[in-house]
Amino acid sequence: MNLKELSDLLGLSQTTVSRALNGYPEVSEKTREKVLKAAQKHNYAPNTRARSLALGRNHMVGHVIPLSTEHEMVNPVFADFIAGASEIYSRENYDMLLTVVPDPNEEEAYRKIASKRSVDGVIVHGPSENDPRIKLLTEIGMPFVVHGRSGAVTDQDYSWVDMDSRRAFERATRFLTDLGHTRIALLNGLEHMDFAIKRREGYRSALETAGLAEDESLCFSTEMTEMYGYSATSALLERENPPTALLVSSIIIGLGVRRAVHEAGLKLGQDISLIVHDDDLSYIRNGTSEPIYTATRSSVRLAGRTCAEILMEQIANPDRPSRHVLLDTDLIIGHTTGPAPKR
Amino acid sequence: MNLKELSDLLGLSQTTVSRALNGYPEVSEKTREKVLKAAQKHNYAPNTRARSLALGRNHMVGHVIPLSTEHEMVNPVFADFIAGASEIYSRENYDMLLTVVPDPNEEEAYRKIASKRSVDGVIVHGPSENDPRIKLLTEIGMPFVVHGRSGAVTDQDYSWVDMDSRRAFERATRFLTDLGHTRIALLNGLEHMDFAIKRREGYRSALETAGLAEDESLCFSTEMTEMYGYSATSALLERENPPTALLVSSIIIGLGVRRAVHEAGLKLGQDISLIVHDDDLSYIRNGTSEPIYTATRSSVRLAGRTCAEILMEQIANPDRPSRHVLLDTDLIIGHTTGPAPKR
DNA sequence: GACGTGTATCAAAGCGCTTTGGAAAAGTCT
DNA sequence: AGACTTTTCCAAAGCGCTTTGATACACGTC
Repeated sequence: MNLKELSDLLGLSQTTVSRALNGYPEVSEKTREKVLKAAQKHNYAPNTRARSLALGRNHMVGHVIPLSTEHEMVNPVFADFIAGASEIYSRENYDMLLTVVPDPNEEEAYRKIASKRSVDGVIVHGPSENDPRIKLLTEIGMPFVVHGRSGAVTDQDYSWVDMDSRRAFERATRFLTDLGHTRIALLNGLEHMDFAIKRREGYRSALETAGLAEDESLCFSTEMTEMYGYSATSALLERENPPTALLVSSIIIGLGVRRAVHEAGLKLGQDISLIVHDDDLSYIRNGTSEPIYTATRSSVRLAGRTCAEILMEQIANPDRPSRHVLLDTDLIIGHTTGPAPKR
Repeated sequence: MNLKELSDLLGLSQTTVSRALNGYPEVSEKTREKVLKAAQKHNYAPNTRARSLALGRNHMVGHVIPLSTEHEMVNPVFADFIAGASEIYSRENYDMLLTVVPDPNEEEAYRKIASKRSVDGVIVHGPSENDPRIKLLTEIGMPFVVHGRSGAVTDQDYSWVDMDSRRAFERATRFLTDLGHTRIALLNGLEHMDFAIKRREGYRSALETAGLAEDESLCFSTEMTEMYGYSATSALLERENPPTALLVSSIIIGLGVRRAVHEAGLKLGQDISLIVHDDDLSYIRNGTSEPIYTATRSSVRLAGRTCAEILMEQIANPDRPSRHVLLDTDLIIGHTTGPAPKR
C-alpha cells in the first residue's frame, strides 16, 4: 500500500492524504479522520526512503561501534548505552543505524556514513586522547555528540557527555589511602582511551597527595574483560609484596578479581580491598538493596539517554551552541573495602 | 556532492557516470577510470535514500531488540550476536537498523518496520514457544531468520539457527547424575522463551533416565543476571537439604553462583558442582587455555554470523527453501564439577 | 556508398513521498 | 446579489538515484 493507492481508494489527492497524515491544518477534521482510519485499516505507513528523500531528513542516527581487532571484543557496556539512547530515539521516532567496524577502519566508516547521507547525526563512542573523528565530523558538518571527551580543552568545540573520571578515581584512591593502603594496584582500560588516561591521572594525583609514589609495576592496562581481572590479580598475589588494594576500571574486571582472590583463599574487604567502577549495567548490578562492591558509579544508560537527547537537539537546531554534560559519579561503599591489613 | 554535480563536472551525463560507478559494461574503461577518480577526489558516494528508492532495495536489515519491561534489561548476549552478524553485513555492504522496543510492543514494531519498508529483511531474536512474529512476518512477506526456534515442528516453514538446547542440557544433567548428584538445581532463563523450555526438557529427561524425580522447588526461571545467580544460590544453600549441583543457563548467572558459593565458604567443584551454559561471550570467556567452568558451549557470535548469512541468501533469493541450522554444542569439562559429596 | 554491428553516450521516466502555488467551493460581509 | 475571505482540495515539481529506449559515431563488409 502506497500513498497513491491509498488516495485513489479514498477519492482524494495524494496531497490531501499526505497532509492529513502529517497533521497539517489545511485539511478538515472530517477528512483527516477518514484518512487516518483508512491508513490504519490498510496498514499504511509512508515509505521511509521516499519520505526522507523528499524531506532531506532521515530520522536516523548512526552509531559506529568499533570492534577491537586485537581481542575481537565488543564493548559490553555498549548494550546498556544503546538501551538508554533508544528510549529517546523511540520517543522522537528516530531509528538507529549500527555499523560495526574493525577499529582501524573507524575513520573511514564515518566518512562513508557521511557521504552516503543515510543518517542525520552520529554518536562517537570511546574517544581516544586526540581523536581524529572529531575533526572529521566537524569538517563534514555532520551533527555529533561524543560519549566521553577527547583530551583536555581544545579549540574544537563539540558536544560531549562524560563522567568525571579523574575525580572519581581520585576519590576512590584517596578512600583507599585513608584506609591505610599504600600498595594499590590499578587495572585500567586501554590507555589510549581518554577515560583511561583520566582515571590514571586521578589515581596518581591521590597517591601524591598521600605522599605515595606511583609504582609502574602495579599499573595494568588492557581490554576490560573478566579474564584480565583474573590473570592480573593472580599474578599480583603471587608477588613477594603484593598490593593490599585494587582499583579496577569496570565491574567486569572486578568479577575476575573476585575469582582470583577467592582462589587464593583470601577474603575481599579483609585481606584485600577492591574498588570497581560500576557502569550500572542491567545484567550485572552492583547489588540491589545493598551494594556489593565499593564502587565509583555512573550509569552508562543515563549517558546514552543524555547523548541521544543532545543529538536530537543538535539535529533539530544545528547552530545551537554545543553542550557539555559532566555526569555525577558517586562513591558507593560496599563490602569489598576495609583497612589495610597489618603485617 | 551529488550525481548531477559530478556529471556536470565531468561533462558527462548522469547515466554514464552512474553506470561507470556501478560497473556496467557499457562504458569505456577510459571514462570509467576518469569517473572513478573524480568520485574519489570529491568524496562522492550515492545518496542511500535515493539509491534505495530507485532500486527498491535498502541494503539494510533490521534487528528488533526487546527490552525487558519488567527488569529493564537488555540481553547481554546481544552484543556478541551483533558482532557476528556484522562480519557478514559489512562484507555484503549491508547496514543494520536497530530498534529497541519494550517487549510488549514488539509485534507492532515489526509491523511498522515492514510497512515503512526500510529494511530488506529482519532477524528475530528470542522467540517464545509459539511466537506470533513468525506468522506475522510470513504474512507480510518479509524475509527473516529466527535466532532460536519457536516450539516444535509446525506447519509454518521458516529459517532458523539454533543450538540443540535440549540435548546440551540433557548431557550436562547426565554428566552430573553420573557423578552421583541427585539434587540438581536448575537456574533457567524466562520460561516462556523457547530455549528455556527446551533446556528444561533436557534436564528433566536426564533426571528420568537416572531414575530421579524432578523437584519443582529446585527449578528457577527468570531473567539471566548475576544477581539472580547469587540470590537463588544463596537461598538454596540455606535450605536444610541443599542441592549438590547446579545447572545454570548462562555464564553470567554462573558468576553470581560463584559469589554465593564462596560467600558460604564452600568450594566449587568440591562441595558443590556447577555447570553453566557458555555463549562464548567476548568479555567473559570461559578461560583461555583451560576452561574454568564445566560448560555447555555454543558460540553466539557464530550464531550471529550464520543468521546473517542465511538472511543474505534469503534476501537475494526469496523463493529459495528455508534453511535450518543446528549448531554444535560441546560439553566442556572445567574445574567446577566433581563427584557428589558424601554425607 | 549503403548497410549492418558494435561502442559510447544521453534524455527522460520512474521510485514514493512532500510541498509549492493555485483553484474551486463555501462562508461572510456589505 | 456581488465582492471578499476562508476553507478545502489539487496538479505538478522536486528530492537523487537507476534504467529503459534511443541516438550518434566509428568501423568493417559487400
